[in-house]
Amino acid sequence: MVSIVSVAKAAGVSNKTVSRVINGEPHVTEDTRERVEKAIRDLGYIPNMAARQIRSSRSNTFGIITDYVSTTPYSVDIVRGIQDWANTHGKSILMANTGGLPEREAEIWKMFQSHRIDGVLYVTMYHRVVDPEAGDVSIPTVMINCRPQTSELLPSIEPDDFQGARDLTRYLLERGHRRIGYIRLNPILLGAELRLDAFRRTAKEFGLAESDLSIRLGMEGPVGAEENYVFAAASDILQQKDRPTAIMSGNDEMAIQIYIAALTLGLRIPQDISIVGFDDFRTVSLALKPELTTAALPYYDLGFQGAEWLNGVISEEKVRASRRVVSCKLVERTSVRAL
Amino acid sequence: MVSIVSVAKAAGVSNKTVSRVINGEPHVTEDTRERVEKAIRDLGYIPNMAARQIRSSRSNTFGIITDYVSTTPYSVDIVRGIQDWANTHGKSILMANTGGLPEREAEIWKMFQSHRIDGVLYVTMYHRVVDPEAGDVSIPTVMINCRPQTSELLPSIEPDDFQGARDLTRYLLERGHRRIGYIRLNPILLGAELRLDAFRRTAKEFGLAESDLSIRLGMEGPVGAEENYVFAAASDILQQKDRPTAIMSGNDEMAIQIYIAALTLGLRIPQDISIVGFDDFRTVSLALKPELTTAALPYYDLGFQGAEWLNGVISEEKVRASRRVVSCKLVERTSVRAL
DNA sequence: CAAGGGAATGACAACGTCGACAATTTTCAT
DNA sequence: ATGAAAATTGTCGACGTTGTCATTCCCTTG
Repeated sequence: MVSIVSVAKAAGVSNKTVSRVINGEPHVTEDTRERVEKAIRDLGYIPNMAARQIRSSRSNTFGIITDYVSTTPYSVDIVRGIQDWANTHGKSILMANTGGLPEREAEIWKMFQSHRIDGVLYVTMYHRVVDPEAGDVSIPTVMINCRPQTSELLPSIEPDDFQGARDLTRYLLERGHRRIGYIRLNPILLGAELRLDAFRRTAKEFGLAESDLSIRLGMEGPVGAEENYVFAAASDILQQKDRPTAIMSGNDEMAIQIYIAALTLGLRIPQDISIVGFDDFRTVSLALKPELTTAALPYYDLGFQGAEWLNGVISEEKVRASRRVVSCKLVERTSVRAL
Repeated sequence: MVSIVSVAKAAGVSNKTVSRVINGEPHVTEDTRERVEKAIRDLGYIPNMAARQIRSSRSNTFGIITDYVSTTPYSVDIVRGIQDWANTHGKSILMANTGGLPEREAEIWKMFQSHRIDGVLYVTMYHRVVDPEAGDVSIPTVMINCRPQTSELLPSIEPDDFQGARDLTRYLLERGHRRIGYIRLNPILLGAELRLDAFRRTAKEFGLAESDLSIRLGMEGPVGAEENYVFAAASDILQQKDRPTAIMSGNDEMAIQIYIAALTLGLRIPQDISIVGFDDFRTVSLALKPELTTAALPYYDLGFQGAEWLNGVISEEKVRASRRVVSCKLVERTSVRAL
């Protein structure tokens, strides 16, 4: 492999001078700079990060730990956000996946340490509470889409499920809906309670009674193998004597079944029943016809801002453990009718 | 940071001996081995990959280049497959995303080289034909879910779209369907032609005439911003006088709209119309009711086998450029009725 | 008990890079 | 022209690891 030494030889200068050129340091004549750059181009020299890292004990690499990359295609945008930040700031990304196994997680932390990672982004694919198996390890870490169990040990950045659900509920209420159905997310997910709570409170603020709300559980059980009641729950809600004029779905995916239930009963969307989702999982929200009005989870921003924050934590050295929240933007499409 | 030297000092041996213990080399007394291992544990020593790499010029790291991690949540399982293989074989994964920009791709290849990556997995999120911007670079590479434009320059591993579509078509034919609709994928995708071709041929083999097939284009245009005709196309097919008894969808996502079109017309699934998808994109295929019969893209295996193959290529040094194909398994659920 | 052989251990250099410092050349005011 | 400051370039060592080769020690065999 071509190293700084071969370049130096080719350019007829010392290797230190080559180093200076590479790192854009001052005190190099324009003439020598050009000669060195030519040699670099001719030889196809590319700096060796490993060697740099040994010298500087900085790897310029971030690690990403995810729980399940698979099973859930939702939050890939988090990773994209991280990558975009990393790319524009000359950082590399080392990536690993626990598959939900704690022993694997421990291995991954070791692997990260052996690469002398500068920092870790701990990403979960569902908004939830977790405890990184970091334990003894003290690498700067930012949690994305989740927050630590044990108090505020680590900085975390999360979507504002409450605000998103509040905005959606208001959106329905402002359009005159006064009887509203709600299909709940799997209670395991942190978003489940936040969204339901926002729905309930906002409805109450607008003067609706609990009896105006038809709330049903849509799913429960371990993630990836949950019991699914959505279709039955939606059918049930829609066959009530005083049928709601709108249904709010715990997320977009469940909205598929609500659509099917409504159509099966001969109801038209949105003429007979309005529906809103949550997440803006576009594979679904755009495939549904009419297209689904929903609140977009800010996954990309979570990733991008998370990476930026981690970078700050690394350079500042002071781990200001705190919690940030990114808002969910309401995406208006055509699944809701104004009464 | 604690290094091999500190361990040696703590254990009262030379650093070479520590190295021997770490790498499981022979010629170490059980006694000293234990002493060294104790020191390692006490000090929390973790080998420095960068230093190893400098000595050995092997990084034990694979790079993954993807085009769009985002926009398409489909093929994340490829990444999971790769990670699982890597994890069980002590390799690390450096990951980057081109976002479809050639200039970014060039940067990424440089970044990979600067980390002295052992090999690259070039992954596309859609099954398609591409040309890696590797150009001058000569890192061992395996292409996953795509194949090279210019002849057989690189090894590639792809799903067998043809076989999957053939099996699905047979499945319908064997259940007595003789008039079948087909909604075509975006022609940009490699799978589009393969699947349609398999459908046509298999139908012909079973004696169906071209007039028994209602083939419509479902989508076209650039990926991520395509025109979507699926709902209209499905409605059209379903309103023909001699309505097909089954519709085959280019993929699962488009099947959502076919369901909605059918239900909107008051047709029951599968009693009045049978539907099959393709991909087994479970967020959709399991959310649809009745659940969707489909052919599963072998994404996980593509990733796992691709990583394994790359490892072979790296150690053998001979780049046997060839093309491998992994079959798509038919997943029978309840969206098809036997006539 | 001497000689030979193998096992256990260590000393040292080198991988590629860059910081500290030294040496050399250029520039500029006097 | 002269000395001093500034700019340019170079030398050397260290980062953590392991391959090569040398050294020490113990055991076997005649």
